[in-house]
Amino acid sequence: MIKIHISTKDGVPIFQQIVTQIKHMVASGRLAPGEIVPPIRVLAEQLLINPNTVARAYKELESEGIFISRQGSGTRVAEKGSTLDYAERLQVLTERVESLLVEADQLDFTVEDIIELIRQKNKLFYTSERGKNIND
Amino acid sequence: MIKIHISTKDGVPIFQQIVTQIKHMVASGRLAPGEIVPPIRVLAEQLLINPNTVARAYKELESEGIFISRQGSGTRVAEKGSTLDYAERLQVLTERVESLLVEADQLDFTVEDIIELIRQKNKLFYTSERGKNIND
DNA sequence: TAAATTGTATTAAGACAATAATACAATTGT
DNA sequence: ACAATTGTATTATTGTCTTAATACAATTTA
Repeated sequence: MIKIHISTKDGVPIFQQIVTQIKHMVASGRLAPGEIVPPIRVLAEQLLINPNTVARAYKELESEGIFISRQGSGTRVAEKGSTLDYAERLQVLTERVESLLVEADQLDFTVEDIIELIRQKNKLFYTSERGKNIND
Repeated sequence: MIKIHISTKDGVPIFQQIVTQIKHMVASGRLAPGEIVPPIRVLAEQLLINPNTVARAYKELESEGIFISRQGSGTRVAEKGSTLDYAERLQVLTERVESLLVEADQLDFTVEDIIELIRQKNKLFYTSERGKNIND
């Protein structure tokens, strides 16, 4: 069962949260190419949201080449998978890093504080949590 | 000059982004109690957004007791503004870092990639701090 | 005192998100 | 063949966010 966490607190549109989290699962291999994903109505029921909202997310994912949908048959992860090239992936990461730097500065932490924290977390990440579900 | 980073990509309402980042600056002491903050119209011009949007953020912050606004006089950080202690600030930063690590992993970047990127951005960050405003 | 500054308030419009209720099309399973 | 499943599409409604354009009130400044 696909685990998607919907947050209604941060103002991010629900369909966008679904798209982003599905992308991550595909990128990390948690959703393999060819693998079938839950029907729109099923996922909607699971997430307690309207089927139209899930449909919108699936439609977006298909338009990006990540999903392949067929009426009656269902929706699967495309064989080609995520089509992000290096520059695009770097762009995403860069934006995340910029946001982190601003926020850390606002919280009065230095860059070295951040880096130390990253190394700490990374140690834990690789020694105990690698391969497990870390989306919570 | 207050540094606020507005993202128009992730769907988070602009007024909410302002509220969150101001809160962090107050929590860390980067915005001190009694300190005056930019007039609504000035911040709006700086962020290239509508004054009403800034007004909404300020209104929200005042309703939470973080700001104190007076017509004609301006808006200041409340004397007994909510301040997070070190553990709480670290907790916020830790969550951000964890999110970044997960996302970077999904995007197939290593920790060293992240750190290198941080050092790059940090260099730009401080050089632009001295000179003029380089807003992405 | 008069002008400028600053916060407050209102109304309107457009765009978007989400829900709701259907209907239809293609495929699958019996 | 038939029913169930599944994706697709449409229309309507409600609510929120943002911009826009004003107007007004309180304070500061010249």
